[in-house]
Amino acid sequence: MHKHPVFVVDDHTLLSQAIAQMVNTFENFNVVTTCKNGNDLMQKITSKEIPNPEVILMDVNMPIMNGIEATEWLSKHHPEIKVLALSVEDDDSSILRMIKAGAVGYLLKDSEKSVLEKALNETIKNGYYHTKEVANLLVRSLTKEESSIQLKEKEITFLKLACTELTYKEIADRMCLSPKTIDGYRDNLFTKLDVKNRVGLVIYAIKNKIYTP
Amino acid sequence: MHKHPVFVVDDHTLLSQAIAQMVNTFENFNVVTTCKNGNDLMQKITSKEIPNPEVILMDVNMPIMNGIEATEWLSKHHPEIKVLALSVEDDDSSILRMIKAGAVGYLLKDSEKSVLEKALNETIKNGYYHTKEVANLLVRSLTKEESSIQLKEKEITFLKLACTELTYKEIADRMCLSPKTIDGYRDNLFTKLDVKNRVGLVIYAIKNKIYTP
DNA sequence: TTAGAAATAGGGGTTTTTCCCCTTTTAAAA
DNA sequence: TTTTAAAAGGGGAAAAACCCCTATTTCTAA
Repeated sequence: MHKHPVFVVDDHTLLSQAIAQMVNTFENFNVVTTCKNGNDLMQKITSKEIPNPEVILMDVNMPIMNGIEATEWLSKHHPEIKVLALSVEDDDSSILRMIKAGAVGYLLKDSEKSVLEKALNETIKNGYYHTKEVANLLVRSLTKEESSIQLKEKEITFLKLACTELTYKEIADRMCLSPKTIDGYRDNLFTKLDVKNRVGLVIYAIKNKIYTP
Repeated sequence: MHKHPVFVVDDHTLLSQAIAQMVNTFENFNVVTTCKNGNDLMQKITSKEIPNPEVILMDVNMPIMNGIEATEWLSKHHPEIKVLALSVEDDDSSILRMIKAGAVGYLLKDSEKSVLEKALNETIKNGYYHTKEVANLLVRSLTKEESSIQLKEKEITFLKLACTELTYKEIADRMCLSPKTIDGYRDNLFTKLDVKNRVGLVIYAIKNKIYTP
């Protein structure tokens, strides 16, 4: 019987190997290879040395090229490959971003083995796998916030620098802008992000992975 | 041939199941059970319904009762059980704390399958498994800093509040102290932690897991 | 036992940074 | 051509940072 080819993408070698071994015990699936990050995956897909997978089990958080970027690339260049997100994160923004990037399902790492098998089978059969939890989340996100806050490139640069011990004056120097312009960015972000002071900016940046300590 | 009984402790069910399955393919080992956290482990050990393991593969970060607490408990009540820490964290403090708690080895989740097998075998044979990396780290921690900065209870309370949008005046209120005393704490921490301003305090607190955003 | 650290608590005051409300200029977009 | 946006800036108030100072208490070592 034909086994559906699967890739496992996770920066933690031991985990990707273990997951791969587990998937190989499933009747209908066969792990062709594991990848350490998005870049690694891109290379393996483009090199054509190994057959492309039907499904990719993709970790969200990876160094170099994360799951979201990798999924975006796949949606663009290989829309026929289904991406199943596999993550420890159950926070709304991670799930939303993966779904937006084109993932056909979202699976938490504290699921049962049987759930993984079911998710893989449903992805092959229906083209997607969605739990009630993710469905509920999507409804919530659409009704409550519409679209999450969109930051401009310079605002992100500023936000990253605001997470250091530099004074605003020094940040202005770094960004080659007048301190008064920085004043504007700051005040603008205060209202936009609904925070009161610089500590608020720092916490926001870290929560939203704009800055990683 | 006798197989050494192993427990796998990790809050991510899928990962602990996958790791367990992998360990079961090793010649000399047999996973008796998996646990979702330290509490779960404690119950299984004390209930005596299943034979105690020789080795426990222990995740560091878990809700309810983390790997460090669980290892401390084991060192106290079942020193004959060897704990191998298995973590994504490669930061110094996590490793140090696990070793101090009584772990006989530290393994990163991005190791190879063969490394895990080797670590398990060496733990049985020698009673420990230490890589050069961990050894180097321990030497560094002893020579460089002696003991990492020791914060007092009140300093920690202050530091946590400094990570919020509260002003120092409000922090003083919360701690039932004069703003001037808070001034003292702040200035003291500036020199102690070698930071220049409040952002420095926030970043320090987050890096050292005193505050979690 | 007593002098002297060391930790805790606080006072007063100066300088710098931060914050908030404004306006103007310039450039791009509709 | 009007509208929008980014960039730059003025004035002023509040907050934070940094300075030097004193008075307890507690512990410790001469």
